[in-house]
This record gives sequence, structure tokens and C-alpha cells, in this order.
Amino acid sequence: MAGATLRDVARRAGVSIRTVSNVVNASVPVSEELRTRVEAALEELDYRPNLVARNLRRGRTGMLALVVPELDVPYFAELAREVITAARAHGYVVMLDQTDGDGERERELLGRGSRATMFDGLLLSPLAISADELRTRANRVPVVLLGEHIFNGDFHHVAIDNVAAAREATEHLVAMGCRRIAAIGDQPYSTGETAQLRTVGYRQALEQAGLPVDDSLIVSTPRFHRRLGAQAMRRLLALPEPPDAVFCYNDLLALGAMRELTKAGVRVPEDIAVVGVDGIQEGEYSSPTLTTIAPDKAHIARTAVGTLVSVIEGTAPPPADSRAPYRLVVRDSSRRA
Amino acid sequence: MAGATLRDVARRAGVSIRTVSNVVNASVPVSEELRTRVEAALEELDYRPNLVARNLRRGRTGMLALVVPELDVPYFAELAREVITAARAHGYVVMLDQTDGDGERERELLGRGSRATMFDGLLLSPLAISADELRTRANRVPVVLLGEHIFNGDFHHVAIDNVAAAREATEHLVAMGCRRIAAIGDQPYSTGETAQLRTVGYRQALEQAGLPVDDSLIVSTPRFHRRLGAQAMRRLLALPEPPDAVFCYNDLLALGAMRELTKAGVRVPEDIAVVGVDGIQEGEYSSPTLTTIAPDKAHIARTAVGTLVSVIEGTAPPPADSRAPYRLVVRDSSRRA
DNA sequence: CCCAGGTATTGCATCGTTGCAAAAGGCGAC
DNA sequence: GTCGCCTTTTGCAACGATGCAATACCTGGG
Repeated sequence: MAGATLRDVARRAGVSIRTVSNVVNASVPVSEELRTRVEAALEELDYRPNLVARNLRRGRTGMLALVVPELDVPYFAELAREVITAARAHGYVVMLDQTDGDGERERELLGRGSRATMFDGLLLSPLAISADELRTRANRVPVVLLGEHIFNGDFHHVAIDNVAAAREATEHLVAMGCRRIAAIGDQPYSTGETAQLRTVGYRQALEQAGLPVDDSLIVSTPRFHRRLGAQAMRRLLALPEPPDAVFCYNDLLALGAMRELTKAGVRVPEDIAVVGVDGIQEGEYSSPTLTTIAPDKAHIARTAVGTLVSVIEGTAPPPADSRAPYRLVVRDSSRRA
Repeated sequence: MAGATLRDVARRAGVSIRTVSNVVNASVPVSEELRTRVEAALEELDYRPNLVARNLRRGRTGMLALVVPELDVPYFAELAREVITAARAHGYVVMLDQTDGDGERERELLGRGSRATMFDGLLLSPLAISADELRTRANRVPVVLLGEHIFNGDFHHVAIDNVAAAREATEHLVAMGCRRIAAIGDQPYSTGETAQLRTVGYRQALEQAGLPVDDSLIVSTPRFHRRLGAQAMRRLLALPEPPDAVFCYNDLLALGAMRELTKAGVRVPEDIAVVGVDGIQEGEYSSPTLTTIAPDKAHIARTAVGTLVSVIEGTAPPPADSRAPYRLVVRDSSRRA
């Protein structure tokens, strides 16, 4: 059961431990004869290097941690997939954890008893943690932030231009002839600012189009879940003058809203057009299919992992915001004559 | 940058390394005076234990690996969430990897150069790997299988009763008055047998209801994705005598099929009723909402992690199949007058 | 036949921590 | 005053691997 060590193999092959190590790592030339003998012994004992020991010696683990609020949120699942793939390309594996949007959990990650020493770098999609906290706590592990911005200049950060993306989504609705466009997902009280940036973009688009900004059309939601999208939509439908379009700050909100509309017998997009953000696969198959701002998740993952690896290797430039590309994908939920 | 070690703290507090270790681990009583001094030093140097070293010494890493085919498949994402939660309850963290259903990738996991020595146990949702391979390769790491069965008696295994579940789903359609019930998702050629078991249950239900089994109504799909569900549905619609219901082997297939039906102007459930398997959140908000067989994912995760932990600790009973509970959740996609 | 120079092989120390068992210290009992 | 016991503290070795530098070996040239 207990695995064979270099020593066991060395004894069996009648060579030194060091020689076995040399064969295993192929770093130093080894004579044909010994190599054969050692390889036979390796085979017979089914040797596997103990990576914990190797990591201790080398001072690196080859593991990255990816921390997201909720893994069952499709955006994060799809992003995680890309991150794992990107990490593999760099020779890293990924430890995955979720915080449930709990600030306590995020702090744990960086605190005293954490497993932070077990991975070489951290990809964090923060929700509740603040800039100061992160700065004072994350002095050990290289960090790259995903999505939420938190604070200027202190950390590497990868995300789309939220203002521009939101503006573009709203402009699209304007171009489709919508005049009373609601927004679902603002978070004026939150520590994170992604939602607030999207509100800025939404307002910009309305103003540029010469449309009035009606605050009763902006519905806040504490999280970005389907249920909350449905709930928000219900409120909008109850207004004396309901909207003719909704820009949702993510696809789950949009899908929840669409469900509510369908249930209420409101036609999408004829009566109310819907746009989301995230470009999750679910939106390709919903009824109707969902128009969305789709960030290039593979790009985000590659950039974030690449940056993190260069931070680990000490070859990274100073922290900077990286703007990831996105596309407006127009589908049925907003396609009007 | 480089973290302080026990030695640094010891030097600073003027005590032995061992005493610092005792304070940190609180395992052995330490006098009030020294404890205070050591704790001050720990604080000043912001000491964090090097977990790699600790793991080497203790021979355990506190990490479990969860390997699934695809993380962006909602079922696996939702399951992963539960697994991470269950693992945390046992003091473990989770390394997550995906195989893309690639047998090669699965083999790598267990092979020579793998990171298998970095985690204490493996939760594997296999797709392509065979029983023999697993048996000869997984002699090192404790393994618990999720979903796919692979082989009797060699490995701990957690899954629902696929025959019964499929039978129940089909019976439900029969009870709703459907008489020409199709099945999407058979995999007669696959190494895995989940799909085949579901086909068995489907046939049993039809036979018990006295309905003919029409092989042209059983559509195979190599994977369980939305696109393939849509494709399969297209084929069924093209039949001279299309079905009046479809049992899909998972929710993604069902959602793909429903999309195709909506596009074709076929009403669900009036013209064709649809049932899926997996109980993913997406089905609660699709239009129409999706009837599904919902395995208790939290139960699966808890059982699997609990079993794995007991295998690791050497207190596990011999390998056995564990049947996880599931529920038939009836929603609009199959609700007929 | 010996030596230089290169290659192949090895021993030792080390990564940071913990298990074990011995040493040191304190205190009451005889 | 001394012994023995209990508590606190410590030193040493070990987990399994690799970096470094020294040794052993080998070949060809003088």
C-alpha cells in the first residue's frame, strides 16, 4: 500500500538514491546500463514520486487556487472550466473553492490557518471582501482578481469593461425600438462595484438616446440568481407603466425574468425585450433564446492564469487592469421587427 | 516575502522550535509565560505554517480530488458544489479536474506522472475508463466512484438506482396518457452503463404498461448535451409517426429537445411531453419548466465524501454500492390534463 | 604509464514540520 | 535534605525529495 520511495528503488537497483532521482528527472545523463537497471526497478516497485516531498524541496506546489462565490452559477462553472484548461497548459492544477458570497469565508482564505501555503497563486472572484482587507492579508500569495475590481493599482485584475458593455446592451435595446427600458441587478450598497458600473453604462445609453432615466425602473437585487430575476420582474410588471425592455445584469436574472414574463403571458420580445450578461450556454437553448453580452471566458481565463503564472515566476509587470473582450450576441429575446 | 518558519519564531521568542510547534498546534500544554511570548512572536512575524512541510511529515494532505467529465455541465457543477461543501465539513479541500470524457485524461490521473500523491483520496465520475484499468492503476489512492458503476464489488460507488429511476420517469409519462414514448440518450456502445440501465428501465415501464417497444423511438447520443438533445428530437419529429412523449436521459438533452420542439411549433406538453434526469436548477426556470428525476445531490456528495474519508482513515467497510435517493419532480413539461 | 579533462555517480545537507523520548525543572513527601 | 514523580521543555531524527559539490570512473594524449 505504502508507495515505494527513491530509497527502495535505489536499494533494489543497487545504486544510490541520487542516481534514481537522476533517472526519474532525466536532468543529468545516466549511463545506459544503470538507466536500464533503475528503470526496471522503478517498474517493478511501481514507483511514484511523492509530490509533497518534491514540492517541499522545490518550494512550489504546481497548484493554483480558484475561488468563486458559487460554483453552481453557470458563469462561474464555465469560467472554472476554462481556468482549469488554461492552468493545465502552464503545468498547474487547480484547487477550487467557493465562498457562497460570504465575506468570512473569503477572509478565511487569506487568514492564519488557511491553506494558502499549499498553492502558488490565487485567482479570486471577490464578492464581499474589501480592498484594505485584501491588501493587508494577501501579502503572501500572488493574487489575480477576476471580475470585481476592488481597488485601483494594487492587484492584477481581469474583467470586461462593464460600463461599455452595459451601455452597448442598452443601446441595442434602444435600437430595437424600446423606449422604456428597465434594469435589473443594481447593487448600490454592495462592496463590489461591477453592478454599479453596469448601472452607469445603462444610464449613459439612455441619456445618449435622449430617453428619461426613471429610477423606478432600476431594480436592485442582492445576488444574481434566477429567482431574484423573477421577483424583480414581478415588481416591474406591477408598475402602473411597465417597461418595454429589461436589461439584466446577468443571464440568470434574465432567465428568471423571462420565466416570469412567460408565466404572466407577456410575450418576449414583442411586449418586453430582454438582454442579459455572461453568455452562458443556457441562454442558447432557452425559450426564447437569450440575447446577451458574452465575455470571452477563455480569454479571461488565459489572461488571468498567464498573469498569475508570471507573478509567481516574478516576471510580471506591475499590476494593471486587463480589459477582456466581449461580444453582444443577439438572439430571439430582443429581436424585434 | 518568504514566510517566517518555526525556526524564525523560535529564535525571536527565545525558545525551541518544538515549543513553538506546541503552541501552534496546542497539542501539548505550554506554560502561560512562554505561550504569551511565543504568541507575540508569531504575531510579529505573521507566521503561517508551511502546509507542504506539515503534510510531508504527517503523510496526509487534507485534499481530495474530484474528477468530472465536464465542469460546465450543470449537473457536475451542482454536484461539485455539494462535494466541496461536504469535504469542508470533514476538514478537506477539493482539487477539481475535468477529463472532457477523454479516456486518456482519466488514465493520466492514475498514471506514473500524475499528481495522485498530492491528495488523500479521489472521487471519480468516470466516462471512458474501464474496470480493469481502474483496478490496476488505482491501487494507490482511495477511490469512490460517482455515477458510473464500472464494476461490481471492487470500488465504493454512489449513484441512484438508474433502472428504477428510468422506469419511474417513463411510468409517469404513461400515467399522463402518453402512448408513444421515445427515449433520448441511449449509449449501447459506451463503456459506461448508466445509459444502458436507463434504457432497461424505460423498456420495463413500457412492457409493464403493455405498450410496444419501438426501437426507432430510442435515439442514441454519444454525450448528454443540449445540442445533441435538439438533434435527436429533430430525428424523432421526422418520423412518419412521431412520439407523444420523450424521456431524456438527462436534463440537458431534455432542454435541447424542448428547444427544438418550440422552434418547430410543437407544444409541450400538449403535443409532446418531456421528462429529464438530474434535477438541475435550469429546469426550474425553463419554458416550460422541466419535469425531472432529481437525485439528491447533497446526499450523494455527503455519502461519497464520507465513504472516501473512512477509506482514507482505514475504517471503511468493504466496497459496496450505495443507492442515493431521488425524487420525480413533476413540472409543466409533462403535466397534461 | 601517468595525467588531464570530461562524464557518471555519489554523499551530504536541506526544505519546514512533527513524533518520540530524553532532559530539565518544580514540588511535595519521607 | 534527598528522592521520586509530574509537568514543561527540548534535541534528534525523520518524512521523501533535490541542489550542490565532491568523488569515482573513463578515455585519450603525452
